[in-house]
Amino acid sequence: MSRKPPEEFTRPTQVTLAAVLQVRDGVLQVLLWQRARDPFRNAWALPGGVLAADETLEASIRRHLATKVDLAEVAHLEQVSTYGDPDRNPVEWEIATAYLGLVPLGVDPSVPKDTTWHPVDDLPPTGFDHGAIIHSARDRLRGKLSYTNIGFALAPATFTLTELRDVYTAALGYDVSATNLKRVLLRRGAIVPTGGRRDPGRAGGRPAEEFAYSDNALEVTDPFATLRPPE
Amino acid sequence: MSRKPPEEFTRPTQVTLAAVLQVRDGVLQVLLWQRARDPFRNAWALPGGVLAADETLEASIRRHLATKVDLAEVAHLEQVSTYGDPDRNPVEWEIATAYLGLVPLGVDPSVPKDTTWHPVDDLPPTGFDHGAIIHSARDRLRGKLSYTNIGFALAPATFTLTELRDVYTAALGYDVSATNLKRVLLRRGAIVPTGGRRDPGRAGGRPAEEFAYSDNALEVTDPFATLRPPE
DNA sequence: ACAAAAGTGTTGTTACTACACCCATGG
DNA sequence: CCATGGGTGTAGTAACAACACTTTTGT
Repeated sequence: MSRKPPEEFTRPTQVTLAAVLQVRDGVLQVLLWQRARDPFRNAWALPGGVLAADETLEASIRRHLATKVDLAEVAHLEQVSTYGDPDRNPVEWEIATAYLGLVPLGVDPSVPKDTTWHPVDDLPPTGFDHGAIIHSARDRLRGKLSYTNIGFALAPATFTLTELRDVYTAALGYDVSATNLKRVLLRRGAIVPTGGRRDPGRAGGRPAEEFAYSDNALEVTDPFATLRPPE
Repeated sequence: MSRKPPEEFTRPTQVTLAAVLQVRDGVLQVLLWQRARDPFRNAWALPGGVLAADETLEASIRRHLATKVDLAEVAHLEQVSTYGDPDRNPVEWEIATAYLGLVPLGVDPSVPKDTTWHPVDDLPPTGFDHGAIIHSARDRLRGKLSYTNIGFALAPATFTLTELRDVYTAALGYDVSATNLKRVLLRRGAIVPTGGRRDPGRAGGRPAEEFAYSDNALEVTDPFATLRPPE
């Protein structure tokens, strides 16, 4: 059915990939599938695939993810970078545009058997340049946690501040104070109290206030940290 | 010599483009060339071209720029985004990876006759999605001026603070105070005094101190504006 | 002496961190 | 009534903007 194209028409294969990140078990993890074939047989790789002729890059990665993870669960998706080193794929000239995807805490999308979550800071052997892609996606997330409302895509729909603090701690990789996190996000208007409360556990304790992100699309909440325009 | 490939082998053309920005006449400008052929005949477009089989994306855009502008003058080059909308090129399926390039104040690279500089905030009619690409490159630059030393790529090798202030003002599009700019950049260690002075003009005035950027590669000088790690 | 250009001193503000203290609940 | 977990109050600090003031030159 398919023949090899003559050499004079050689062009790179264009693929889209996604580093889908989620906080699980208190750790930031990435969704990977284990390759069954060479190259990189048995190594782990990012989900994605070849771009179709009539789709945008974002539509492509959404389509490929839909075959692995329930699309509705990806709360945020953004392009990170494009990798085009001619040696990045040893068997074929391939250009990959990588996306960062985020899944909220607590949802557990059904994934195929060869696909599982792995801690971003303790990856198994990865194929191609996917290890570097994962780390740059993680870095993009970490940066945006500081100056945008991107937490909405990692947190559940409603949450207590302790829960949100744990999400930030896992994603950033260092301790965050719930007290100060609350004040920062409230001042910026990124989160709002829902009015609800959460019952304490059986050990007792004051019931926690319930919060939600005020917006479920990416917004820059802390613009112009410095050199800001005169008013 | 060249035949059309059979439909079953159709793949997008991969091109690289660059929005090369420079402060000229006190205004941030971008290097564009005027198309002589359809599509978008007579419209202005970003320099760039098709990716070759054995080169990286960055090597590709450097090669294409070298045919238009003296390569050594590009003080900084970074990938911004990849554009893959199937309709972005009306005659061919084409994917473009866009770079931001910066040229220091004062150099005047020799460019072909069909290529000239245009104010970023007052563009002529542009082809494809190049207008959007230019604006996102400009926004990337504006953001990084606040939290990195990226000014090194817009400023001349040595400069007075008034000169640097003018560069920042042109790039950011709003007034910047030389007094405070100096303190911000000195505190961060981004600039250092060279020890030299500049003679005042014929109108008199105190001679200006001469400064230089301490590093000519991109560095994040103001990390973790907020939510910073505990020490 | 005076205008021009550059640099310094000083004050006020904002946004944050750290930490002590207070509140509400279950047992 | 006390342990537990959540929330508030408050002081200290760093980074910055605004602006008055001083310094150094040419005419």
